[in-house]
Amino acid sequence: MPKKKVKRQLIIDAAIEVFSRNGFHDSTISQIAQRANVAEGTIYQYFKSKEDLFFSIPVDKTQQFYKELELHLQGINGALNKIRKFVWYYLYHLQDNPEYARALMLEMRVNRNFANTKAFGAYRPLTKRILEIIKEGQEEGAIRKDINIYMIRHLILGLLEHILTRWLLKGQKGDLLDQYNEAVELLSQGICQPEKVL
Amino acid sequence: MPKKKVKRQLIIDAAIEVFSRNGFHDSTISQIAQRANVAEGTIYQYFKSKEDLFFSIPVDKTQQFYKELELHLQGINGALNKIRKFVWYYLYHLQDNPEYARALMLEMRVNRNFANTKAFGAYRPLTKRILEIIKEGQEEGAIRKDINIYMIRHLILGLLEHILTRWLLKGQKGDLLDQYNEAVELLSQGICQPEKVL
Amino acid sequence: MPKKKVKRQLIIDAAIEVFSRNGFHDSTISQIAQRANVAEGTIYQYFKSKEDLFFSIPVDKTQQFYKELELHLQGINGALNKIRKFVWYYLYHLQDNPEYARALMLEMRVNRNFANTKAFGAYRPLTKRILEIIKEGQEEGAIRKDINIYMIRHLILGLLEHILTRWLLKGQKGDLLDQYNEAVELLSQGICQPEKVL
Amino acid sequence: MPKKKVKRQLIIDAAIEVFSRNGFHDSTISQIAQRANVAEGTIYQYFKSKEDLFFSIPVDKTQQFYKELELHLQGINGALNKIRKFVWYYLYHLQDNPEYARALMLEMRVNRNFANTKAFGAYRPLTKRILEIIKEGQEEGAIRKDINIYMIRHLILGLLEHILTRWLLKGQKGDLLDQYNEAVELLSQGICQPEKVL
DNA sequence: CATGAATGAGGTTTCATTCAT
DNA sequence: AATGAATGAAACCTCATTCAT
Repeated sequence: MPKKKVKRQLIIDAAIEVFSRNGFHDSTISQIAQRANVAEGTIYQYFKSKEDLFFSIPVDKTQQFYKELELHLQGINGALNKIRKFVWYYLYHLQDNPEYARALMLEMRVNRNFANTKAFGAYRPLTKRILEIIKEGQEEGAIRKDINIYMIRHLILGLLEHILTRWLLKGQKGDLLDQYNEAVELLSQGICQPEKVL
Repeated sequence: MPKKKVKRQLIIDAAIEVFSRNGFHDSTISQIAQRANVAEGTIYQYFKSKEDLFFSIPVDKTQQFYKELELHLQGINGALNKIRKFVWYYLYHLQDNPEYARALMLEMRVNRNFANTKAFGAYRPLTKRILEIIKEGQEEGAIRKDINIYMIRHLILGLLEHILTRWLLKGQKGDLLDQYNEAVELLSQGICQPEKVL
Repeated sequence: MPKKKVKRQLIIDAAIEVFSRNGFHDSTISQIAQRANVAEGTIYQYFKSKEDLFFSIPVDKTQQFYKELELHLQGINGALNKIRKFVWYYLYHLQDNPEYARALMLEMRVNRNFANTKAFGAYRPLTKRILEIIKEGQEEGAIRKDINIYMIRHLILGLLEHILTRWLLKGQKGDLLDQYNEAVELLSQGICQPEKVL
Repeated sequence: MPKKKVKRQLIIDAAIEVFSRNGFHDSTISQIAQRANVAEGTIYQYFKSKEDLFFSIPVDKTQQFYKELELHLQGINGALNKIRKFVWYYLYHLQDNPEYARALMLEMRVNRNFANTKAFGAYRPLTKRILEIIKEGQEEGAIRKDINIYMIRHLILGLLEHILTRWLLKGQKGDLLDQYNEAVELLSQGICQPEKVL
C-alpha cells in the first residue's frame, strides 16, 4: 500500500477510537495525534479540520460496510430472505466494529449537519438499498402493499438502531445475534397474537 | 407560584430553546442567560453546572410528559388500545414540543452519561410503563408471548424514535400524526403479507 | 473615573507599549495581558480581537492629540503662524509619546487596511485640519496658489513623517525640536538659493 | 544564465509578488514556493530563512534601481538638474514596479531591523547619492547653505515617500508623473508666496 | 438573591523549518 | 540539487465558573 495511504488510515483508525470513546467535542486533536503516533500538524496535512476528519470516518468505513453487505446479499433470492440477511449482517457487522458503531449511532446520525456531509453521502446507499428490497418484496407479493415503504423502513431501521444504541450505552453486554431471530420474527408478524389487531 | 420557582423555570425554558437549537456543546451559558434575561451568575444559583442544567431539562419536562400520558391512558381498556394511545400521544406530544424533542432525541438519549443522570431517572417511568402494558397484553392474550418483552419494546420505541429523529433532522416538515395509523398497523401485524413469513 | 474605563485604558496603555516595541505581528496577547496585569481573557471583554485592540489605540490617543493641537492653535493668527505651530506641536507631541509615535508611524500608517479602520477615522481630522490651514493661507495671500493643496500637504507631512520615522528607527537620539527651525524655514522657502530654480 | 542563478531569481520574483500582496507576516513560504513552482524545501537551499529571503529582495532590486538611476544621471550638469532627474526617476521607477515599491515602502522601510539588514546596505548608496548631489549643489551655490544637508534630504525623500505611500495605499490610481512638476517646484521654492516667510 | 467582570485553562490551527529520500 | 511529508511550538480566542459588590 502506498505510504501516504497508510498514514491517512492510521489517523482515521486513531480518530475512530478516540471519537468513539469521548464523542466529538470531548475528543482532542492532540489525543488523536498521540494515538496515531503522529504530530498534531500531520493530521492537518490529511484533513482540513477536526470536523473534516470526523466526517471522513464513515466515508471510508461505511463504504466498506456497504460493499460487504452487498456481498452477503449476493445469491439470495426473495426479498424476505434479503431482509433477514440485512438484519443479520447489520447486527453482526456493527457488533464487530463497536467503535465505528458508536461513532455512527451516537455522533453522526444525530448530528445537525449530518445531512450535508460526505458521511451522509456514504450512508445513503445503505438506506436506499433497503428501500429497493422492500419494493421488490411488495412486487413479489411478500410484503404488504398497504403500508408506505418509508414507514416499513422506519420499522426496520428503528428496531435495529434502537437495539444497537441500547447495547452501546449499556456497555456492550451480551451477543446481539442472540436477539436476531426474535427481531426478524417480530418485524415479520408484528406484536399481536394471531387474529388480534392493534 | 413562588418567585424562586418562576426564575428556575425561566432558565429551564431558555435552556431548552438554546440547547435544542445548538446542541449541548455549541450552546453557551451566556446565550442562555441572555435568553432568560438573567445574569450568567444567576444560573449558578439554581444549577451546579452547565451539565446539571442540561440534564435538568428532561427531569421537569419528562415528568410532565409522563403525567399527561398517564391521564390519556386513564379509562382505556385493553393493552392494545393502550399501546395505540401511547403511540398517538408520543407523536402528538413531541410534535407539539419540538425543542424538547430535539433535546431529548439528539442530545440526551445519545449521551454517554445518560444512564447515570437524573434525566434518565425521569425517563425511566415512561419506558417502564410500556413494559407493563406489554406484559398486560401478554396476560390478556392480545400480545404474543413467544417474544421477549424487551424486544417488543425495542420495536415500538425504535419505530417512534426513528420517525421522530428523521422528522427533526429534516426540518419538521409534515404532520407526524398523519403517519399514526400506518405505524400502529405495522407494529400490530408486521411487514409481511398474511401467510408469508420472514 | 469609572472602573470599567480604567481597565480599558490600562489595556490600551499596555498594548501601546508592547505593539510599539515588537510590532503588531510579533506582539502577543499574552504579553499585553501580562503588562496590563490582567488575564488574557479580560482583554477580550473589552476588545473583539487583537486587531480591534490594535486599531483602538490611535482612536483614543489620536483624538487626544488632535484636541491638544487645537488648543495650541487657539488665538494664533495667520496661516503661516499656524503651520509653524503645527510643525512644532507635531514634533513636540510625538517626541513626547514615542511609543504612540512608533505605533502610528511604523504600524498603522503603513497597514493595508488602515483606510478602513476606525483608527483612520480618528486620524483624518488631523490631516483635514492642515488642508484648511493651507487653504486659509492661500486666501490670505501667504501661500502660493499655483500648487495643489494636496501636494503642499504631502510636503509638510512627508517632511515631518520622514524626520520622525528616521528618529524612531535610529533609536530616538537627539531632540527633534532642535531641527524645528530648519524644518520650518525649508518648508517656507524651499531648497534653492534665492534666485535659483530647480 | 547559470541554472542556479535562474532558480534563485525565480524565487525572488515570486517572493516580491507574494510579500507585496500580503505583507511579510501574512505571506507563507508555501505560497511563495507554489508561485515559484518549486518545493518549499528548495527555498531553503537558497535562503537561510523567511526573513533572509525577505531582505534579499531589495538587495537585488535596489541594486538594479540604483544602477539605472546612475545611468539616468549620466551627462547631466548641475545639482539642481540632477535632483530634478532624481525625483523624476524615483517616481517613474517605483510607479513602474509597484510590487517592489510596496515591499519597500510598506514593509522594509518601516521594519525595526531594517538598519541591520543587507537590504539596508543596498539602499544606502541611493540615499548617499542624494547627499552628494546636495553637497554639490551647495558648492555650486545653487542650494542654500544655511540648512543642514540631512534636513534637505528629509524634505526630498519625505515628499517622495509620502506621495508614493499614499498612492500605494489608495489603490495606485492616477499617474504619479503628473505630479512631478509641482513636486519639483515645491521643493525648489517652498510653500510661501514670494516675499512671505513662514 | 442577583450581578457581570474577571479569570485562565485548554483547544484548534498555522506555518517555518528539517531531513530522509 | 530538489523534494515535500512530518514536525511541534506557539498563537489567538472561547467560555464555564467564581466572587466581590
